[in-house]
Amino acid sequence: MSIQKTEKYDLPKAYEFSEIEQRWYERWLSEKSFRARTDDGRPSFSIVIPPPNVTGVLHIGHALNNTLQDVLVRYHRMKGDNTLWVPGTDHAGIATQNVVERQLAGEKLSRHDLGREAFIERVWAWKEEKGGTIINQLKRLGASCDWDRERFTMDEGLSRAVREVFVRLYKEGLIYKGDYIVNWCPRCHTALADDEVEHDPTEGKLYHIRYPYADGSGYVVVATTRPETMLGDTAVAVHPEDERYQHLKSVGISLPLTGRVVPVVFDHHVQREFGTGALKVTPAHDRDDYEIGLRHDLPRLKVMDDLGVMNEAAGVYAGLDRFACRRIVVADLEAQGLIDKIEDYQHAVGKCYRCATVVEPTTSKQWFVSVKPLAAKAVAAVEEGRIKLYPNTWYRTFYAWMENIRDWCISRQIWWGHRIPAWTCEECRKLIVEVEAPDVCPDCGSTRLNQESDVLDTWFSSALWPFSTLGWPEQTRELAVFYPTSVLITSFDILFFWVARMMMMGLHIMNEVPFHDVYLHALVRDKYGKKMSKSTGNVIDPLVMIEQYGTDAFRFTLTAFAAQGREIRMDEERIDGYRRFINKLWNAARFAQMHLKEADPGITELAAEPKGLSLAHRWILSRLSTTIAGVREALDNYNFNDVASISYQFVWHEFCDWYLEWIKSDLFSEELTRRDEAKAVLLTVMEQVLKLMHPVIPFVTEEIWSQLPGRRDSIMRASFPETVEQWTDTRAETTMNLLMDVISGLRTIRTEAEVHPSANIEAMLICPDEEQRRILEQYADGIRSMVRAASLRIEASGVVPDDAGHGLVQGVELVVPLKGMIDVAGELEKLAREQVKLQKELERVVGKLSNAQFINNAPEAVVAKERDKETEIRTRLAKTAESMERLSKLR
RNA sequence: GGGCGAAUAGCUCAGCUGGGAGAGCAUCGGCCUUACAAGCCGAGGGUCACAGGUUCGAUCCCUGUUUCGCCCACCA
Repeated sequence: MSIQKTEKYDLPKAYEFSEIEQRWYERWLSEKSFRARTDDGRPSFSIVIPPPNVTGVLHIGHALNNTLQDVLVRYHRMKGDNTLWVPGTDHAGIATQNVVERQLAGEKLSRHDLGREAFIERVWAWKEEKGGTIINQLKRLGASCDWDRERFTMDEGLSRAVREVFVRLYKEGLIYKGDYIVNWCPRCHTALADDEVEHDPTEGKLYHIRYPYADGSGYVVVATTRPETMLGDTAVAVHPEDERYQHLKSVGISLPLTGRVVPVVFDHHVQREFGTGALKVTPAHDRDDYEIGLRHDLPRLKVMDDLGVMNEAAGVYAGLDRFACRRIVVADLEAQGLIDKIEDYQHAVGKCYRCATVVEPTTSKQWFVSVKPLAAKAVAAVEEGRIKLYPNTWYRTFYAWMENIRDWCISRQIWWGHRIPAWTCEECRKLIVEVEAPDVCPDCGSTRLNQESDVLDTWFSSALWPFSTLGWPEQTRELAVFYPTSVLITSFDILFFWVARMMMMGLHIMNEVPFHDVYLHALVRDKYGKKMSKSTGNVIDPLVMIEQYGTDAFRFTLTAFAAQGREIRMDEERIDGYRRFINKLWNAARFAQMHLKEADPGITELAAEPKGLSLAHRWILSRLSTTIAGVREALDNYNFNDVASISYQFVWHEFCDWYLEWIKSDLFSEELTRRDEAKAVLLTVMEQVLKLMHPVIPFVTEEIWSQLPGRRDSIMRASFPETVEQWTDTRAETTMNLLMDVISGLRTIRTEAEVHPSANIEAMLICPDEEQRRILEQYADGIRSMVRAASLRIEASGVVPDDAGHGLVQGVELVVPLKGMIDVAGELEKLAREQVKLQKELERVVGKLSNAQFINNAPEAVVAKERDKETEIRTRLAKTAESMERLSKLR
């Protein structure tokens, strides 16, 4: 490869992405190209970003999520819609608090050393300093968010929205404070929602303990995995129809270690088959026991405090950590001979999704949202099609989940977050719930008011995101233009955490859906289908990929992988493959640029009405039109992978492989009109392709676009391609298909006979069909140059010489005389295989055609197709036999 | 236990409402042919998991089985 060649062109030989990406992104920013438009009369298109945690760093899931959003946003912006993409971050209560607490721990401090206010200041300081990481990383990805509208869930405006909603729901009776059993994380000091608890299968023990009857007449064996909770037992439960225990009706149980006497209750919840069929009941420390306790009016005895340490109610065990207590309780029971047996036991243990500490179910006062009435509105909106889910496999899951929904515990015992806007009057105990802090108690006038110390679940503010980011509760122009948003793009794992709650809040507060469509994309896994995790070491870091392969290649890969499935197996090799594609496009542009440099951009008008143009031009324009239609349809239906594959196929295998090769002779021609026509169509196709692909690969398309002839504004402001009716030309496509088949067929003959690629051949085409013959004659020069043929004879009939390479496409016989170059044995073998295949196929077709049922029931067109097939197979069989006969003579 | 999803070429995956199996990568052969060797031209490779059923016709619809994955609930 020579350096001299390169000098002829203005573009470097290989696409160098890093400088180009940086340069263009800065320019887009400085030109405010991402700014939302609110022109009257245009359709609007809006997306709110799923706000990443402010503590977050860009992982591959974000990369996928935001690439898909950017693809849609850029598409709609080019279509001329009023397009808005709102960026922002989530304050991520526990996660952020943990980060800062870790920082403090490094200074040997806890948050309690600082106190609440100082700690929160410290978190804000951290946010100002480090919180922007993921935003900058999104910029590397090319995200075209309207950055001037960046929001944070703890911003003043959004916090106001949170309080407004809280107060409204409270006053409507949809928020209440209640005693409830919650999942308590003793490390994070907070209650966790059910879906914040992860259940890992864990090896544990199942302890079978003897509970003596109060009258000393015997004992019943109960089984538990958490023996320390027995200190809080307030009953033993058995199934009402369990014959084994009918006699217990009048017997009390003397609880070991404490000597308390507890009753036996009869409850259908108890599984007779499990263990002994007797269940110890600890209403204060077990979800199911809590329910049993309610049904039988049992006392709730809390034996642990918020740190997981046994409290005074645990008597002599007070002050022990729950796990230490477990060991000692077991030892004590053993000493008294009350352990029946201890088994190894695998069970699911609930763990905190943030810190993996074993969760302790416990009772406490918490705030709740009554979600049933809200859920009903969401379900109705989905049922009525006001919100559509893509892929549609999610409907069932959605409905099932919404039916079983339980009240939402929204209070969290941490400091970082929206503090609950409720105050208790120290004098008269009145609970005051207001948007702004009250000065005095409205009932007694006392100024001794204490605000709730709990903050709200982070998802509470996220649920308001689609309207809080647009300025609610103010009635802003943004709300008027952009709410409801067009589509929400997110990962399916937060369908219920977040998506469903946005539906509820949007419908209830705004009286309108928050978005029309929900596109749920897959989870990205490694190439073996494993979850990516730091500990497994299989993480693919988007920023590393961007540096290695370029943002465009990376984005194209994510788009290509985004089929409507549930998982994506990311393989780095694919990224490299698409990097080559970007390079291919780049080189096609170099080639175009070499010819178009001096061209007047106005020449594209020649392509507007292609009737008079030569075949290849009409063909590529027709294919382009189909491609545009395909890409638009795919984009409109969120079939992102189709967007990628349709454009890939067109650019590489039609535009580059065939069109560019075919028009070289035109571009180098002495005839001015031939040259101009070629330039006109070449430029047209280049422009359309760049615009078509810009949403997916913004950088390379902008760079090439800027190099094309003429003074050019950013491609971002160019209009998205539309199909052009005049371009559709099925005749040109059929004709071109014939030529391509003939050319490929002749090339195959060359290759199989091992003719050197630079050697010329003589070729003959036997073509009985007059129309086809006319076409072949017309384009004989093109065929000759594409297959390196010194001569090309086209005949209506003829005899195939014995020592000729032979092929058959679309009824045309391809003949290449090859003296002594044919691998006779090899060819014969191949033909024999072919023959077997054809015969099998023929049998099938004939069988079908002789079936009266088929003839009568199948559509006309299908039957006709089968008939054609039969004729074709018979011809091919005959030609195969002829070829075999010919070759046999050469042996 | 309940629900959902997947099973198609060596690998990663497409295949819309049933009518002759596709792509990319990998493999094999040949080429520095004037945009691209990060390339070009060719080739091989699949009982569409298995068993039934519906149908003139099933990769596609139905039933069951197997394997894998996920979600929900957790029998203490």
